[in-house]
Amino acid sequence: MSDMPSCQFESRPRRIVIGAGGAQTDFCTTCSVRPTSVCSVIGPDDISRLSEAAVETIIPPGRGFIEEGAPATDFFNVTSGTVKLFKALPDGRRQITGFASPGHFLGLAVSDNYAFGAEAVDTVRVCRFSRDKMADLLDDFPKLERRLLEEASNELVAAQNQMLLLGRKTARERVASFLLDQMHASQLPGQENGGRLHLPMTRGDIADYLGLTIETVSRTLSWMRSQGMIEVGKGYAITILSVAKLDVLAAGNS
Amino acid sequence: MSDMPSCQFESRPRRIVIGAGGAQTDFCTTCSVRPTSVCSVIGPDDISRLSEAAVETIIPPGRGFIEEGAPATDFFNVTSGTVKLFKALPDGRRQITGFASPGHFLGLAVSDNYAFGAEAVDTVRVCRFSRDKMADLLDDFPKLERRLLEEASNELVAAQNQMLLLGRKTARERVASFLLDQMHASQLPGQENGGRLHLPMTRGDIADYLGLTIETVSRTLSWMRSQGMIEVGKGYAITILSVAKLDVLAAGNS
DNA sequence: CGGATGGTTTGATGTAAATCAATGCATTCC
DNA sequence: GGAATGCATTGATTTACATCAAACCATCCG
Repeated sequence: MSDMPSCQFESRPRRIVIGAGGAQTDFCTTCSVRPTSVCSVIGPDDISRLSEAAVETIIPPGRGFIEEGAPATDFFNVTSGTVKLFKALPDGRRQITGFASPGHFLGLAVSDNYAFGAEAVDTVRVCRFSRDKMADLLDDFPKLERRLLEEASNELVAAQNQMLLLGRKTARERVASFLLDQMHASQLPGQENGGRLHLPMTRGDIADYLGLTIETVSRTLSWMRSQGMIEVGKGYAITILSVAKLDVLAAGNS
Repeated sequence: MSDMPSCQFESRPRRIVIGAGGAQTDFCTTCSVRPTSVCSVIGPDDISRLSEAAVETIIPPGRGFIEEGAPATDFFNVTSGTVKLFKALPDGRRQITGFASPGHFLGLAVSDNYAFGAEAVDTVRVCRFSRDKMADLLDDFPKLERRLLEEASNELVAAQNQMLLLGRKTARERVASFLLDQMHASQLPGQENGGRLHLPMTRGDIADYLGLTIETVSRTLSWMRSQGMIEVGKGYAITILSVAKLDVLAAGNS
């Protein structure tokens, strides 16, 4: 990943180069981006207000920071790393409902309690807002509200895709869909990376995301390797050798 | 269901009694509710603008009115009846991602194409807006935007619950969760109905919603009946005899 | 170094739900 | 009335995936 920050308040995060030795004081703590001429939502005068409202937090891998059912006091914006969102049943069964990457907002819920838990997959940086101040923020920054609505709509589409996957796809189709999604998510616009992926999550996370077991995920990846679709490297590396074959699988020709 | 209309622009639809013989001209075509003193979003002067923007449409049972992948020209608000939203795979497998009842908005997607299909379960009335005019509407009625964000957030929570159901629950747990959800949805505030439900959808719809087959849904309902949990009546009637037993099941003690 | 630890892979077996196959039972329509 | 149609139910059989079990293989750390 590049260390160039992106502005979360723009509808499509725009990447900018930060001049070497540029003064840090003018940066928006919410999105780590210099607001002037880049971020159309906030102007220079607003920086201090947003800075007051947001607290930047670093979360180590594996640490949970939202507990399902706990009072929803805060509202988060992910600025780096990957977060897993999940729901659990009393007996321990888990469903990961999504992975949040930089730019995503967490804790939109209308309810007074979080409807899901959140845990850092790798090292994560978030900006934390008090939900009390959220209403005021929305009133003051109408474009933020538009941005949140857009984000929620996109998540809804993703959730619908995931429901189709969980309800009707076979194990092979699920894993193929997952790999393709990860590929698309990792491809920054106008940038190819030869199908090489660095998945930050464990097999267990993938299993909990796809509604499968660890063993089935592992077996399916092995099968895909045997079919020449992918290459499974050390650690969390996977290389996609044939997007076409995975496409056929993911579309439902199991 | 009562035939008292509810205002969709309020965060919690408020039921009002419409005086006998009241003039129809002052009613908001969007939500079929007299705007004055009831609907805080629109005032009397705004009625004509909204009326121009919205077209009321009646859709017969089984008729589809949103096709997955088609250009997203319109935006809908359901005013009566039940709509099923679904996604399909090329080979015909279907996943119903949700049922939309009066008050729900459809077609929020940011994309230019619908991400899902929609079909009337029973007779449905919707108000249709052109998506071109949506941006203007949002600019003019900020509270509508807040309302949409709230709706999207609620749908997101529902989607997360459904992912847990589809990914990790057993057939019995799924059916139990579904029946309880339907019960809660049908219970208007402060109104008990002795557990009697009139499900508008077929077994096939329920199966496609729960990621099961028709046979499994039918068998599971029969099993629940044998356990004294429910009573299966003629047509689409089901009576819940023991909420407690269903609760235990739905929570994951399969 | 060597044992512990945490994740991954692979194999053998079990089972919940799908599939295949009748039958039942309304409603509609000639 | 009775054939046709469209769900729903119930039974017999199959199967995809879960479960149980055992290696395997890094990395960490005393």
